[in-house]
Amino acid sequence: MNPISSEIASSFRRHGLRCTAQRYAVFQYLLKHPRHPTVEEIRKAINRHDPRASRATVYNSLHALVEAGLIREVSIAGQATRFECHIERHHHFVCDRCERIEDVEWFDFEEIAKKSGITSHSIREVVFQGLCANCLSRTGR
Amino acid sequence: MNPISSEIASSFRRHGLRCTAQRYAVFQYLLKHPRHPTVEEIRKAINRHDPRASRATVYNSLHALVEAGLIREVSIAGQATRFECHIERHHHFVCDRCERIEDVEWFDFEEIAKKSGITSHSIREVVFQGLCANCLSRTGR
DNA sequence: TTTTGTGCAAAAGGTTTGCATACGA
DNA sequence: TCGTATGCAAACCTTTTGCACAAAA
Repeated sequence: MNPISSEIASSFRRHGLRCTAQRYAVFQYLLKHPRHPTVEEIRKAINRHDPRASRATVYNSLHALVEAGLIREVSIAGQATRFECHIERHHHFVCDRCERIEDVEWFDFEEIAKKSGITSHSIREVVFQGLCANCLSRTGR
Repeated sequence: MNPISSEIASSFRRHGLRCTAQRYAVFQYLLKHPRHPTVEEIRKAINRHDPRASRATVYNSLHALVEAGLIREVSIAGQATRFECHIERHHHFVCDRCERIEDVEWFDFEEIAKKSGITSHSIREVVFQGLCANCLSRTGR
């Protein structure tokens, strides 16, 4: 395992999280792999090195990090839950075909939404579903 | 069971679907309950009367009806899959707290989306996530 | 030393699958 | 009759839970 960054360790503590090797490995993995990995992807990856982490621990770690606001959960319908360390507000796009997930720059829907029957909601995130440019060009439609 | 509507029966046939009692019951239920029921809700409801349907059959029926374009699947992250017979294009809103799902009138995002880093996607649906008016007023935030 | 996290295995949903039987056309 | 749908039970996947043990502070 890499040496523990004291920055990360103290960031953990600042958020009331003990700095365990497993938790640290999970977070490190997310820092290095910003492509919305699933829980299994994370678990397999970190278990190629020390320390190893059980499934339950990976779930625990992820939830603790989400609670602390250090990472974000990306729940996509029909897919296993994914996680990212990109915590600024943003939206997501999911391709119906290849299931690729893309980050979409934040923009405010309130005004648009109001015109369309959503009244006074506080919108946390919007998920676009459709075909990505790749799949679109590959199929014509 | 209610008498079989020959309209529905012939609509099934027009779409290449045999008109089985179970399939019919599933479809009828969706017609009468437009509030995005889950598979279990549908199954329990139709099994209060004749004909009864097994879990597998309810899934089969729903998938066949979706294939045929007679109903729509509503996949919401973190929830069991739901179905509706409202097949015109529309969006959905999901409340983070009470999990209520609301239909949102269709509107075209392409223009808005382009400005925000989505390029040339064909958008099928947009899911808004946030707090519904109810939960918003109940909590202040 | 105290508290919190970890590992394991089992359980809990939701959904799919395989196969023998029943039923619609 | 032929081909497709149904029912059942088992399998599968993701996620949660309970509990004894280990590690952080």
